[in-house]
Amino acid sequence: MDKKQVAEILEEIGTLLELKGEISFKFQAYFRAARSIDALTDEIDVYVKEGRLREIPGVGEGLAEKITELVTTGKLKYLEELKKSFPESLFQLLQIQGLGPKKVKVLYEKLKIKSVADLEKAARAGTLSNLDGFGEKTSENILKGIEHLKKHSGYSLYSNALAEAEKIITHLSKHPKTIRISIAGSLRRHKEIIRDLDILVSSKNPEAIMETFTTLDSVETVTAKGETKSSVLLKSGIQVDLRVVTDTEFPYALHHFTGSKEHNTAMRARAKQMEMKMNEYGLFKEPSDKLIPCKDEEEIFEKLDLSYIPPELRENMGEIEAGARRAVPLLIEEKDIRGVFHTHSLYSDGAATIEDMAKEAQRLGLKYIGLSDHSRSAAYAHGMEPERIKKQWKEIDEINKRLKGIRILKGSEVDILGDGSLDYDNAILAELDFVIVSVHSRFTMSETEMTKRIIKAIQNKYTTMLGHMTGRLLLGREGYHINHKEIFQAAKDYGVIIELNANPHRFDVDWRYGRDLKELEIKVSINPDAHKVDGIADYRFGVGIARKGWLEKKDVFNTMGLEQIMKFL
DNA sequence: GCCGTTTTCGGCCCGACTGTTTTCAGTCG
Repeated sequence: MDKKQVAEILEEIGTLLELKGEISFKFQAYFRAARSIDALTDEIDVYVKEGRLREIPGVGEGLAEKITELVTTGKLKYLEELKKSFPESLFQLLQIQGLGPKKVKVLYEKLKIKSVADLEKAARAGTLSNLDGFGEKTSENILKGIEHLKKHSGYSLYSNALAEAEKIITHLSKHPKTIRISIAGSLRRHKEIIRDLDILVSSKNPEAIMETFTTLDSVETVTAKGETKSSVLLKSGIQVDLRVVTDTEFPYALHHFTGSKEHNTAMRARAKQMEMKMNEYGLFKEPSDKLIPCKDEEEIFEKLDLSYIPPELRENMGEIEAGARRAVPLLIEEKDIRGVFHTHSLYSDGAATIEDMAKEAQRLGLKYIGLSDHSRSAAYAHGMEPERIKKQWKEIDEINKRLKGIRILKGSEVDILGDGSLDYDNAILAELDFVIVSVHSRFTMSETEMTKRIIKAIQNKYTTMLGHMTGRLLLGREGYHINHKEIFQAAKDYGVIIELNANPHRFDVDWRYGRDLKELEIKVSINPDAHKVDGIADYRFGVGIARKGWLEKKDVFNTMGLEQIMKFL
């Protein structure tokens, strides 16, 4: 049983306890432990074997015992008992907007409602309003919630969420009553997938802003509208929350609504320790309740005796401790990127000519672009036979002569075949400036086999970097099973770079491994995996993910200038 | 159920909005 499964089970227990009506501190302890376990980089069985479970924040005597039972036997008596009181199908009901544990409990106990289907039937029949605390409006909202649940998965890719947010920001920033405006929430923290959008505005006239916001063309329904907060569902299915505060409150509110929830909780606890109180309206001295003036987020951190913590790091994964030690890394920035690798052209499955791709890279201020069309086995992507790649080299030479200020590097995204060998022979590989090796087939191998396969490819002396390490497609498919530790060790031993694929569908390698890579001094290359001209700029998303993974300029391969890159290659 | 440079017991972050109520519980972030 891996840490993800353990975390899910703890969360399940927490939810069951919540349904049961246990005090919040008890079930929240389960949620907290679940989050810390999910955030571990080592596997959970290591902690069990070495008896180190209690080192995990939020895991005490009781949970350590339960986790040990879970990991060693694969089962947990306590959970089996709990499950007897509530059927698992109730969890679906909790997905419905406006339904929490208390209401779900009533629905189950009074009306024997066990599933979304049961609930829909009851709501339509009008039987819900007989229950205490359920009125006409509640039934209506439940039906709306079910409708929404059916239509939308609930998550969006980062890039799509950003595009929606920017449209709203553009609109609201033109509003004469807007003073300051910012994206907040998980989008500002650059999470890889986004559930809803948070936007913060400061204004002297909140009502006017709310009115404009709730009547935007892109709004499907308004789910809440108050003096300081409104929520809407966009036609695209994304939920947007808007908060409006005074301009004095803006920095505190920005910090608050950027989150994460876990980061905020830890920050408030710190404030409390320092005899201060923190909420979205300010930082206050206790017990006088006097506001501690801060003009921006930087000052808030300062007052709490912390270095500035960039939004991407605010996951309560060690950033506050780092802030206290003045050890927050100076994160990589967009301007540090000097060139990109992993781009495709018409020679394989790309949609643009080599020259157009190069010109776009140049327009973005880059100094080099590494072209890497697919190798021959990649029939799905018009992989190139050796004759065709030789033709491509000629074209690259010719364009390089003509274009000034940008250099096209000759590379390939070479398939890692089933047995770990590469899809071109050494004669071709030796001629290339760089070689990205990637898995594009036989995804369902066992972890052991897949790890062995990838390590064999890493050991090839022509391999420069490993492409999209897990092959995951966000909101699409799970990655293949690998042992990342063994792969990282091999990458270190053989001097191979690990790609951070910046395509918003991938963001692979996961940012959670950033600090492992950094510790091992493995270089990361932020690669757009561009298949068309406007895909090249995706490297910017990758920079956000790299920042989230605590990476600095020195950790990233393509922050090097052309000369250094060529020397390395 | 966890945790401790105020505590080994008694705390545990805090506020907005809705709907169903007459003063607040539930939900959400």
